[in-house]
Amino acid sequence: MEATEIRQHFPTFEKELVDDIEEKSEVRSFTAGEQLMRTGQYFKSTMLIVEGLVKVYREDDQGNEFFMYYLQPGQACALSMVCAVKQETSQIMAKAVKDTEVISIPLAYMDEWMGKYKSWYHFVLETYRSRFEELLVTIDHIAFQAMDERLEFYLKKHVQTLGSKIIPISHQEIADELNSSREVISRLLKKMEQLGKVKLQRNSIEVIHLS
Amino acid sequence: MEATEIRQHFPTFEKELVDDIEEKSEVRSFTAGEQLMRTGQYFKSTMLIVEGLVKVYREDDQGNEFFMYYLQPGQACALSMVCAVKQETSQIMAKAVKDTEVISIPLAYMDEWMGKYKSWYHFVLETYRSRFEELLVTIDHIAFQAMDERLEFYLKKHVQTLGSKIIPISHQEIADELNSSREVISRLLKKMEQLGKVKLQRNSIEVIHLS
DNA sequence: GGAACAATGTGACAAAAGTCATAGACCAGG
DNA sequence: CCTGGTCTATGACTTTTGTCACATTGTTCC
Repeated sequence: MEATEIRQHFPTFEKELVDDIEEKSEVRSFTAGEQLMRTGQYFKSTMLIVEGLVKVYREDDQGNEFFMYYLQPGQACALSMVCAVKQETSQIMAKAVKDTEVISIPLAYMDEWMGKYKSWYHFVLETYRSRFEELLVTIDHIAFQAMDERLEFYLKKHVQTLGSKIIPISHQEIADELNSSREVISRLLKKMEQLGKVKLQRNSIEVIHLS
Repeated sequence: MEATEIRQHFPTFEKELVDDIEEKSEVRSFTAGEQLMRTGQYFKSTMLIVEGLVKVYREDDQGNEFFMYYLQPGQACALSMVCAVKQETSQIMAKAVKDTEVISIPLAYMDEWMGKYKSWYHFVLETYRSRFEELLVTIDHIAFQAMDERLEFYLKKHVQTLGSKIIPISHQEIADELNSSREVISRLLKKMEQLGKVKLQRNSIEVIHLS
């Protein structure tokens, strides 16, 4: 990985850290749809997203999957960090939405750099903090909000993250990720269309205006 | 705080760290019912629980509160750590259930020790990890389980944490913490009583046998 | 074009949870 | 031992969500 590219996505990193990353890390690529991480897997490295987009899910024993948050360039997977240190597994699944490039950093360096580079230390803690906050927001939504509000939030988030008003997704997929059923989502979307909030096409939803 | 007491609750801490804590930290006491942390508050220190029991809630804008997890002696508040570093606030509320004693560690040392003491570094990361996992379990429950299962889990957790089969709590309080309504909780509890799972008294629930 | 399949639309119904109204049970303080 | 307040019980009803059945509409591929 070239230093300039690293610096571009991780501008807070000091020069020596960037050099260290350049030297000791490994770049890995995933094509859209591929899994970066599977339930029950052990981590030997932590991953920083350089390019692309990753969707992180929670999976329960019965195979229900539940959308938690996106990872974008400049971000890292908090769980891979946290599990790496303790050599534990986690019920997390991550999937590349677009073709994705990550920097894979061996566990040993991740530890070493915590003491060596202030910017790395802050990056790691900030990663924990922000993912923690995301989870809290997620909890708020499931706990306090009705399906229609959650659906609107879901669409909003996707528009934001994809940088496009058109979300290429089926009703069934949304239902799975919100842990609901296709019919319910279809009904709510139809209602939203009648209110002029979205425009429905086959396999995609165009967001017009959300409150 | 005496070194022996610190070592008792935090056995992994190395000697020098315990000495540092003894010297630089401050003990704070809270009586049952008192708040350790309020929504929107800034942290200037992080807190390790030495004695007692603390309940941690999530609060949303409208004042709904939602029970997340307990903190027991030997544990620390992940959020106070994470927010301390970035000097940010969080929508978290913590309340002492029993009379509680905490070690309050100024932000500056918390940072310094991360590089200095391996045991502190691991303690902090382990705190993040375990709280993160707790949140994931919480999400599983809200997302995938019906009220009756969540109620059983709630009771089970309380029995475990309180170390007593008798939980001193009203139906209304449970309803608030599970974000439901009193009638629903009363009905479910009644059903559980008929199944011989619990015994209901005024202001307390005796757990007989949970699946 | 037509078969096969995936995605969506829709009505009818069931189940779970929330709301409302009301009543009884229990408790503490005067 | 009354009284006001809190806690619990319960029936009736509404709303939301989930489920089932089936129709319709696109899409793909021969």
